[in-house]
Amino acid sequence: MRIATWNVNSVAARLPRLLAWLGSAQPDVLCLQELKCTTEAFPHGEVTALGYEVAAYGLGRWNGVAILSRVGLGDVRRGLLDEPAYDNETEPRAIGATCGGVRVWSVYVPNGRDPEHPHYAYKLRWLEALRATVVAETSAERPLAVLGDFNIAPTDDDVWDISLFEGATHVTDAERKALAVLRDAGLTDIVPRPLKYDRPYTYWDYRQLAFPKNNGMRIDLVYADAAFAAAVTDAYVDREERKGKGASDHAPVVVDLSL
DNA sequence: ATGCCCGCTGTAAGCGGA
Repeated sequence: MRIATWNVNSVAARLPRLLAWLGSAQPDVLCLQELKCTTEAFPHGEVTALGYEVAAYGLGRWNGVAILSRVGLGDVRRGLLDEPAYDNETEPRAIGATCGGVRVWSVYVPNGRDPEHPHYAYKLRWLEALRATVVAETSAERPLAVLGDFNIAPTDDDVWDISLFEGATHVTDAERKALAVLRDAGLTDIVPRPLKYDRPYTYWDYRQLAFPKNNGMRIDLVYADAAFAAAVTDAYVDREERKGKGASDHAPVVVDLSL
């Protein structure tokens, strides 16, 4: 089984590339983030025509997550247990489903904006709700993984130059501690292979030639329970998808499993 | 060549992204 995650930065803007990538990469399950559309506006017809079932969760301009599967899609859950709100709104940032016997969560962790900003405290509260949801869903019955844009670089090696990140989100101790607490719930960071250079970055800013200079970050993560991790045979970042006109600023992370 | 920001929208000298 092949399971992938991709922050597409608008599914409407990315639709031609999404459909082409489904055809070439042939994932069985694909977790999407940053749909930037409502649940109803998701391009169901185009995706189902390729043999995928769809569970989407979006409210419009910001955020939005989905799971696509061609190996069955059931027990869909939208949102986390006791998910915190921001500005009195619960944002569409998490969706879970069981696909081919595997429990899969597609998540878009809040950005945080600045360590002093209320969005940062929201990010930490949100990560705690994710941990509680994972604990509640952990089961010996089926493998489980949380895939998506975590907006956290787990180590200093996961950004191109840590000296540029002083006082910035994505690298703070509190965010990394939240990831460590998530791992303590029984999850392992499945680190993918880079297809070029030495570090498996998954995001490169659109500006300042970040991609050709390889000024990247590894912030799209696959957090797997023991059964899922034991079945992993390969994992890589498909940096080819970051090239060219009409690319997302994130590349897909692809995981192959002996399931 | 991987190439100098993108996508959405209250169409803005706007916002969020990371």
